[in-house]
Amino acid sequence: MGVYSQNLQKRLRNCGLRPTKQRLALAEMIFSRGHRHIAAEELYEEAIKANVPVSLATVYNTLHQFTEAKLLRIIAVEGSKTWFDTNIADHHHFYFEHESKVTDIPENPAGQPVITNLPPAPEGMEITNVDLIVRVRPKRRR
Amino acid sequence: MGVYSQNLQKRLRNCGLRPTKQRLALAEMIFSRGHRHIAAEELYEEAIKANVPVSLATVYNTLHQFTEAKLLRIIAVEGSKTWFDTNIADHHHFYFEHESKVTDIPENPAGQPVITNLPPAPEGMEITNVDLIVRVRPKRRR
DNA sequence: CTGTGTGCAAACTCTTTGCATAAGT
DNA sequence: ACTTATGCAAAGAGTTTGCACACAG
Repeated sequence: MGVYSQNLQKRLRNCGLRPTKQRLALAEMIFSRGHRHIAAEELYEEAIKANVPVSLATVYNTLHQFTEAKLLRIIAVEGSKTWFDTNIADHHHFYFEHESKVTDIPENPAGQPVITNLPPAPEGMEITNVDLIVRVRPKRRR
Repeated sequence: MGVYSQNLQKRLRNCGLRPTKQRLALAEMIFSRGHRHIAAEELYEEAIKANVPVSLATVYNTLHQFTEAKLLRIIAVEGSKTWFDTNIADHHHFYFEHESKVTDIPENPAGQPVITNLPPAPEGMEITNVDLIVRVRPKRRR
């Protein structure tokens, strides 16, 4: 077990999560490959291929626990699947309507989108994060 | 049948949609009461209560057809239900995570949020619209 | 008439749940 | 030991589909 896994162990413990085999393995898959967009079914299949013994239910549990712990965030798109993002900093997405696909908005000459004049959170609430979705579709008329 | 319904008829025809009983009735419920956030199941029940003979499948069809026709837009939130918004102008939403509820961001002293530096649409794509979701949750720790 | 639209029920997809078993501390 | 996590299979919610019948133009 390398240094990397030891860090993951600490990271999970700090969140009050026991570093079980499954959670460690999933954490490694999720966090050791740069930023990703992940859906449960996907991650499950990836785990199976990598011979990580885990059930789909546990994958769901884990993704939600990581989200609670702010290791992940959910991306606001309305498709049937729930997408989790390993990049928890405020950043934004393109949503391709015709294929229900999400990508980060890439750096462009003018930089990233900027949101000003954000409203205060409603009474008694705190802002978790801010999602900007730019919905796009192919140009030609149907 | 009042002037209002006649306008609806025209509106549907302009979109290439035959003004059937069901579509007219649903259109009236959707568009004659100010801006709303609507989910299929909701609208269906409302219709039943109002003695509009319509099936759930038709409600789904209709909502999607109206969305295609840009009479409605889908709100980007990740809950299990799909929410349609009768306000198709760019405007923004609070998303209450703990209850999967969506509200418009109200006018505030500083005005509405402003987004600058929007990226160009990817090659061959056009921007359908821009959704800003401010995700909030109750303040106290769990 | 002719082409669309509608209704019903079944099918589908994604996600959650309940409970017995296993693993972590 | 004691608590928490996991796995399985079943249930659940929301949505879509296929096809016969009905309605609009």
